[in-house]
Amino acid sequence: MARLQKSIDKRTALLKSTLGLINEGGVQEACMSKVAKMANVSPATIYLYFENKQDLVNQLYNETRELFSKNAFKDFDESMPVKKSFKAIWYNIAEFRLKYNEEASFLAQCESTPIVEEDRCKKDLHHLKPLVDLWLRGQQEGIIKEIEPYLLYAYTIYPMSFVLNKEDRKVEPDFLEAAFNAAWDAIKL
Amino acid sequence: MARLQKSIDKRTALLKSTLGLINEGGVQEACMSKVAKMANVSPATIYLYFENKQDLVNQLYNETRELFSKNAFKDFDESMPVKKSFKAIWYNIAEFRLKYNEEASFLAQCESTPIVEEDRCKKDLHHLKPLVDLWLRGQQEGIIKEIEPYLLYAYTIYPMSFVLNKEDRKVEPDFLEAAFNAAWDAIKL
Amino acid sequence: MARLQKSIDKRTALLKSTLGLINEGGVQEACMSKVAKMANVSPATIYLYFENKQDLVNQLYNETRELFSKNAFKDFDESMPVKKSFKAIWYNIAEFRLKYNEEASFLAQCESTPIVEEDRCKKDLHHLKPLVDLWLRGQQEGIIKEIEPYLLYAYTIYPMSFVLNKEDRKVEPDFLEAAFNAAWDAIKL
Amino acid sequence: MARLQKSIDKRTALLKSTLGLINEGGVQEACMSKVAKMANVSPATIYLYFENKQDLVNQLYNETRELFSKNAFKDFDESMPVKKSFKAIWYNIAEFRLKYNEEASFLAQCESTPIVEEDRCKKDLHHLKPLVDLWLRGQQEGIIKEIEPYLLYAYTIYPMSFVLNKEDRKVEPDFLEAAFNAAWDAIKL
DNA sequence: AATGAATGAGCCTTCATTCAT
DNA sequence: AATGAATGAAGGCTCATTCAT
Repeated sequence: MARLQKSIDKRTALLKSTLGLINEGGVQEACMSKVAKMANVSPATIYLYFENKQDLVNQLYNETRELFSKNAFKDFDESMPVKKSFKAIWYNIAEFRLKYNEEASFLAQCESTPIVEEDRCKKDLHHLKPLVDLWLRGQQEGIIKEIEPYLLYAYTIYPMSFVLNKEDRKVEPDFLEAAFNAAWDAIKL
Repeated sequence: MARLQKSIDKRTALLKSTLGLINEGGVQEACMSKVAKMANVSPATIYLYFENKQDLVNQLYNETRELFSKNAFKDFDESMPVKKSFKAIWYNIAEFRLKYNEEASFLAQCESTPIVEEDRCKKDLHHLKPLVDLWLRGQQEGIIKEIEPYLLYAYTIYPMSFVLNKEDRKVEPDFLEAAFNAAWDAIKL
Repeated sequence: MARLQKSIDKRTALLKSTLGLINEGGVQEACMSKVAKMANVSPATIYLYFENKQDLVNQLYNETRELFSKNAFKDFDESMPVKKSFKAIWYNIAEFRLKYNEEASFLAQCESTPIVEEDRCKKDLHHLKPLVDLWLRGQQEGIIKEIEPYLLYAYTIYPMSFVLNKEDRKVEPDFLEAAFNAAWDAIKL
Repeated sequence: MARLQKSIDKRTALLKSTLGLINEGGVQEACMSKVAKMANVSPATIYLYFENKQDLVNQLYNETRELFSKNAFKDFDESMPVKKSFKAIWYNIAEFRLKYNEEASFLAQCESTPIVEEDRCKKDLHHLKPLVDLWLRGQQEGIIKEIEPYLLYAYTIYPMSFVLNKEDRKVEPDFLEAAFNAAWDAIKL
């Protein structure tokens, strides 16, 4: 039990170190020895948990994206009205960006940089399925513009990675509300 | 004259090579020897034109951003009405993203990755001064929402780097129009 | 009893794994973890039976050579005539090379490679004492050339490691006979 | 000119270092840093002349074998009688083994160890073509036993790698003659 | 101005070995 | 007796940079 826990902790520490280092200086700065040292572990130990560097980064990416999705659709309720539901998701994601600052900017970096080996296309919005479905419903109800999800995403969710990524910014409720309104106005009919 | 031209050509070839390699595989993939080989030049020659790798990347970034600005404000006319002027700029940028595909995705990569040493903050919109001024005028005229330029940018220009970055996508006029409308709706009063 | 047997089995399995791996790819390919995995054992377990890698290889060498000797002088009878006795030994060794293919090519590898720490000189023929004595008798009887055992070995036994080492070769009785005749002709008076 | 010579020298020094180290302790002992240091060169320099370690070893093997062949068939004259010609070749090879002690024992090591990537089978005697042809002629003339070249080689040339490989042995003409006689007796009709 | 050769530092990874259980 | 986890040291290799020409 204690044994297993210790292993899990080490794995987590390694992922965390990688996350931090990549955020600071890109993949090239996250060398195995630094990752190891930061996690208080020998370089060789990394290879007990990950096949190689690419695998380490890939797993970090996958788990981070899962964390993202989990947060995005927290308390998701299909029966709610479209706008309300959308607003909830939007705020969830905003909250994620603020709460998991490091994870969020790592994801942003992955989206525009070839650091992750992507099996499925990065931009197919697969990880946002419920949101895409919601938009579809909104379009059927005549509330949301008849444009492809791709665009809807680009004008509602994507801007957040820019707006909220700043470390120094203190985000006020007003600011968030303004941002949400812009998003909603961009896609509402 | 021919001498000088040859030098300029070499410098340009080096920048172009770097651009291509970084786009393909990130900074780490753009090693000096590859850059040199791709530009039909000896590795040592790079150091006649650039201080070191970082300088090479920095100059590439600066010049690419200048190219961006130049294109964004092509035929810019302060006397035009706000919306028309904004639309012109927006389409200019879209055109840039499509015409200079490589340059554009490089810029996108720079925006979310620490590959460029940034003296001035990346996100101060300094390179978009005329657009910011235009927005200000729009706000004074009561046409545009009273939110900070930062947000205006996030919901009008920034999404393009997502929407138009896809290599495979064939962009139809309809699509562009829909995208512009979303942008405008997001910020108009 | 069962306890002890299990231990012996493990030790044997480890030696066998080492043998196989070294034959396939040389000493460098026989790393402790592979040896362990192949023997269905933890790497740490190896060190219960052997001091270190060198010791493992040494013991493998010694035991293999003992196996060789045991086979070479199977049914050895001092009272038989020289040529008959020599022929018997020669065929014993040939049989060993064919039956214990792996062991034989491992021994061959040891003979020309510094993988074993040799206390006694590899080439002193110490493990072939009875054969050397037989040759001596043959020389006293005027049947065998008056040249040193070293040479006698080189032209009778040593060639077998070349001739019979081929995995794919199907050895016919004719072939064996021809080989033996060559050996005998080389040293007979 | 001096430039080119210096390059060739370095390459040669690297091959020589590799040869020495492999002879002393097998391939595993010939690590790139040792090879480099022994050749008074930086580890990175090796990669200017060789693709990787395997390539280094392969090239060493190929060139050494060429050296062997060149020496073996020095002053080769097809018109000479079979036995005389064979004797000349045999002595050439013996001379090679004595003169190029290191090269010879390296070749011996290669013959029984998987350190070289072999496209053609190691044992097809391709590098001894003239000798094989000579044997054929000898068989047609009824001088040499009707056995395959493989066996002829095993009982005439192969034993030398055992007999003459010893560093400490001082080889007397008598010894050489005895060895040659054994070889000839083994295969003559 | 231009270069090919050269390199030291450093990176990813492996391995023989040990230790806590 | 047995092990899986852990590791320091080392190995092969790459890269940004320099130097002699």
